[in-house]
Amino acid sequence: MYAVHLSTAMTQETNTGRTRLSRPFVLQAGVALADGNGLEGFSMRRLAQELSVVPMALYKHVANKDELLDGMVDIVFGEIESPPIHEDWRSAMRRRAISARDALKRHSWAIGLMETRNPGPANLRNHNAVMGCLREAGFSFETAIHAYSVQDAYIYGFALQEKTLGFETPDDAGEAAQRRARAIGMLDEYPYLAEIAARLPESGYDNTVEFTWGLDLILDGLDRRRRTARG
Amino acid sequence: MYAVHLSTAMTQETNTGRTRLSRPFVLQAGVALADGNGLEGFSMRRLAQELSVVPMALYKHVANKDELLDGMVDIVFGEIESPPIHEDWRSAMRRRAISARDALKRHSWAIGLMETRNPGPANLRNHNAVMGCLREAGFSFETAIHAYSVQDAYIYGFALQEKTLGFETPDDAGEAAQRRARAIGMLDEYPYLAEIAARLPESGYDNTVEFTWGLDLILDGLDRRRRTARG
DNA sequence: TCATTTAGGTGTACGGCGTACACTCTGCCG
DNA sequence: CGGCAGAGTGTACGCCGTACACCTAAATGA
Repeated sequence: MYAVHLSTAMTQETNTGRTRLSRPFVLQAGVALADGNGLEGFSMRRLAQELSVVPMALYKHVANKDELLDGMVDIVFGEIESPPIHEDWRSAMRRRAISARDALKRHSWAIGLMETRNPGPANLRNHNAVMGCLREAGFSFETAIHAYSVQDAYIYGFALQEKTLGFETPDDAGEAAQRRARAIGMLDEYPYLAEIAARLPESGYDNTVEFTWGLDLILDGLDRRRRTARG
Repeated sequence: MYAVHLSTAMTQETNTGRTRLSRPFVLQAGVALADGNGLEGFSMRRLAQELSVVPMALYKHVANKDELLDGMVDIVFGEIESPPIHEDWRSAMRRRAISARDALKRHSWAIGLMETRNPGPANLRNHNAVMGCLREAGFSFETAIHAYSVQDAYIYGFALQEKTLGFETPDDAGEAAQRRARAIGMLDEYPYLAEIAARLPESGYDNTVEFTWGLDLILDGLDRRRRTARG
């Protein structure tokens, strides 16, 4: 149903032609499998099968499933752009947020895991860069913490919604809304949801627009707070 | 390790003194078990045991585990205050957001599930009320959708962070930060994270303050957008 | 070159999970 | 009382993560 396909950069061939496993190779294959099958379609046994190896072979490279997931999550973090420390804070934050949402969209299985687990190096590097960018831009310590918190909450929360709603285009969205509406016969009982079902299709709904609308609202607010706090 | 204790309102006694199950009773017990043991400590078999019943008995009242979780999630939604439709939108939204965060804090196992699953009646009622409140306050359809989206993303995202960070008081937070810092020896490599570890304890960090800071930032922004869009 | 160490891969097994399916029992209806 | 429906039971299957003992191929060093 889903075939893992990886660059050979992190593999070694044995004399007999068999390719050997390695920790990065296993992690990368894990990401690929989760991308293809979702988190509930992901198991040690399936991953082993994908790698043409017996399940227990994986345990020579990762301690257990949780630790493997930690490593996979850090690969996702590695795909998030780190804000350059001395760039204009606002556009740096904006780019990082958009890049984070993109990464979470590519690997939506990671959403529930990203903040749950022991942070890996990519995670630390990114968060350090965010804090650094804000501090150097003149945010007070307290305000920087707040700014960091709102942004991350928004990014993860949005990705979570996006994952579950699971539609992309206006048409999808409208269709989904209408299907649900009928399914529950809610048009009398929930008039404002009925309005959504009715008007969303024609409204040109777009997840990316939606994301940036909220993001810019937050960045506006941060800018104001920063100035009034004597940046 | 954890005992379910429920009101008898939704139980019926049989002649022989055995209490009979019912769907609401099972759902309520499920919430209690998940509250006590977390989602990974929650299983059909454990729930059955908690109810002194054989696992398969549950299936007379719920279709399967997913459907049971749907029902449990809707109980959590039921604990979220619905904004009164004709109250001042801003304080109504604020109260609803705080109440949602409280509910998610009580039942943090629900966070990953809330948007993931088929919406139940409490979910629909609440979202309908939010939309209604915004529309009646003069938000345009598009702006109301945006407003709804930012708020929910923020609420769920914050709850997610809060669950995973898992500290509450300034001391906890500082301690956690410092422990992590040492664990990774990051003080040179990640100076801005090191600053957090160093200063968070003395900064009076508080999750509730943090939440309302971001919430008010968002509500400010919404107010501005609403006015410029010719309310 | 060959013996030895060691790391990578294997096979078996255990206890837990969700749940299908066929059953017994209980309480209610006539 | 006879039978019927719906609640609770028991057994069984195929997944899961992973402990443990084993084998084998590669790396090492004399």
